[in-house]
Amino acid sequence: MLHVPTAHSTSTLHEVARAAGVSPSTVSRILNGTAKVSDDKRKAVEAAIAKLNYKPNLLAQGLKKGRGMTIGILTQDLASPFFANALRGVEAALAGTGYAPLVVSGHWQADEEAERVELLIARRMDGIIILSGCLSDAQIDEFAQRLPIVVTGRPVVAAHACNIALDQEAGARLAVEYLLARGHRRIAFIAGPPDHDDAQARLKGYRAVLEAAGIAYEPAMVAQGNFLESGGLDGVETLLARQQQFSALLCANDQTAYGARLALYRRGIAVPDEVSIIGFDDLHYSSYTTPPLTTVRQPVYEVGRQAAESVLQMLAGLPAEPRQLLLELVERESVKPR
Amino acid sequence: MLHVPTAHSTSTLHEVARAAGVSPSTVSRILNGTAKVSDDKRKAVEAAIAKLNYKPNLLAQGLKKGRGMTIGILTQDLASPFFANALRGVEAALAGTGYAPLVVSGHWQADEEAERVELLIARRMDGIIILSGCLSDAQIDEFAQRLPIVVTGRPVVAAHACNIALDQEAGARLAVEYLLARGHRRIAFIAGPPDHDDAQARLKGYRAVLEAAGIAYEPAMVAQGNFLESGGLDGVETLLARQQQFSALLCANDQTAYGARLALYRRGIAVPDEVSIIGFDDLHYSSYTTPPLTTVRQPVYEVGRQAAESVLQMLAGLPAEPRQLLLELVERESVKPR
DNA sequence: TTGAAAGCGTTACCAG
DNA sequence: CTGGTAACGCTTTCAA
Repeated sequence: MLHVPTAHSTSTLHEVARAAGVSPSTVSRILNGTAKVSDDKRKAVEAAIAKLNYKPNLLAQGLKKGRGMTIGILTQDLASPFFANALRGVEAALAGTGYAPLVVSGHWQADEEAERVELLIARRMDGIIILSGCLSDAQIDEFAQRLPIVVTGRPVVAAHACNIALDQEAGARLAVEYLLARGHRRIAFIAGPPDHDDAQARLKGYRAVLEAAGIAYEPAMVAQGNFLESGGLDGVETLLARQQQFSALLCANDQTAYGARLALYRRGIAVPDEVSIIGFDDLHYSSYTTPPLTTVRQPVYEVGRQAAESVLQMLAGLPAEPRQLLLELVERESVKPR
Repeated sequence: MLHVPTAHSTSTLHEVARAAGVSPSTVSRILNGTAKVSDDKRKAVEAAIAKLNYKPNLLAQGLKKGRGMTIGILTQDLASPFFANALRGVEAALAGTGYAPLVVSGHWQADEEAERVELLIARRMDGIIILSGCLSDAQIDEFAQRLPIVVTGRPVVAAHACNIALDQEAGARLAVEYLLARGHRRIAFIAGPPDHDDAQARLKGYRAVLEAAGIAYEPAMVAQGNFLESGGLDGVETLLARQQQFSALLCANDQTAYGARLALYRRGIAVPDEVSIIGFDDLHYSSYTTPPLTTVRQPVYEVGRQAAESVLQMLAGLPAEPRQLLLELVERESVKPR
């Protein structure tokens, strides 16, 4: 069956008014509860609305009222489970407030991100939430002068933007300390992309704890990853090729850990009996790897929720305070004391 | 540092016109390339635009032009990797067309879905893509009378809606045939939610192939799952508690397979040596499970892409033909011949 | 080539 | 309580 192009109809408030024999103003009043309207007129209008299947045009409403009750969200990857959780948090916080979330994605590219934000502004979002990304502080500050903006996952120094930050370095420290406490001394690390702030912070945390414990930092013990499974896979191979001995392996994120775990599996190296693994993020799937992955949990859902609350607050004219959320280690079964 | 509520400015086309000493019409013409404008005026306008940092108000534009260059997408779960892929497909197809995707989610609840679609309509989407969901055919047909609609992942019988379907039953057949061909005779199944069409279709396919091969269908060999990991976990326990012998296990989806695989791991049952597993969906992670999961791939990205292309086509006034995409088996390492 | 004016669908401010 | 009217920011005739 072919789809037949259909004539798609749309009724307006005017038509409703005419059908009900009242003025447009009256219809608007009934719709918004702005003023008292006599019962018979209300009935007539309601009947007309039902008959014409009338729905207010939110575009016109937004134009008139100056705000469209929409919060724009810039994510980096619609398919990333990490951002997806933040989105859910935003969605949850927005539910019931009358504000609808509008999601666009920037794919970790400053120019695309800027373009998307411009798009959101052009659509007259009431506020914007930026989930991480590569925009410079200056760019963000410039946007923030135009409308309320909340940035998450990075420490932004923009006078007008609010932000919800996560202490990545502290997270990495947690992981290494956990390993140290369990007797591991040779701890390898598969890092994230060198140009990614979070990746750098995690590497820094790893190194700091090691040195504080009197263990020399060995560059040969860190392999370059890319935050993807492929990086974990290659990372393990690199480490092995370098003949490094390690009883534990810290991965820059969970996806890296999945790849690393697979590489170890292929090599016949038992986890956690021969090497322990710790990931970073706590993606949903990490509870179901074999063995379930011990990892550093990022409260992403919470970040999304609080970001949304902050915009809402700014929208209400209240000052919103930047916050920093804590990461925590979730203990599962991929680490064994040695 | 506290966020100081900021006065957020917005300049209009009128102001640009005034600053440049021309009429609003002229500015509009320059912006849209609608007509020839003398060079000096153009320069003046461009300067004014830059100085005022003017951005056109898409709300007003949409109101005037009757279309907002936006495609609404109803997904079921922003955090589901399955839908995320479809979203990426839509995004890809829309890139560069001038249409922007607006995503909302319905959480598998008919009433919420309907509400969200109404929201999209109220915002005057040019077209809507519905990714699966629980809306009745009648509801969809009603929406489709109001604007171009494409539904994916289900066979919709609505006169005005176009749809991109997937043959779930055939997918399940593929999997069972594959197992049969490798010598498996005792094939257990962890089913999806009984009220879910796809789940039913897969169960039907499983049963059909078994019977065609002369193997009696045994209800005791199918456990009730829920499309989530927890269902896979419980499913294996149920099967084991029933003292069922099976050399292969088909799971209604990959998430179920992850749970099942973990249950087997806990029980010390080797995969694929003692039992083979096949999943359904081919989520990203399935390449990284240990062992990597053999599964039935659903071309979700492609579904998203084609859905977007279909709306675009309908928007252009062309008829869009419903399509049915094929599932395919992707062979990895979780099945072993016996 | 340019400007004036009408109008997209709403809301809000007036009178009455 | 109700209707007329202006305005939101933009595009698009229609004249000039």
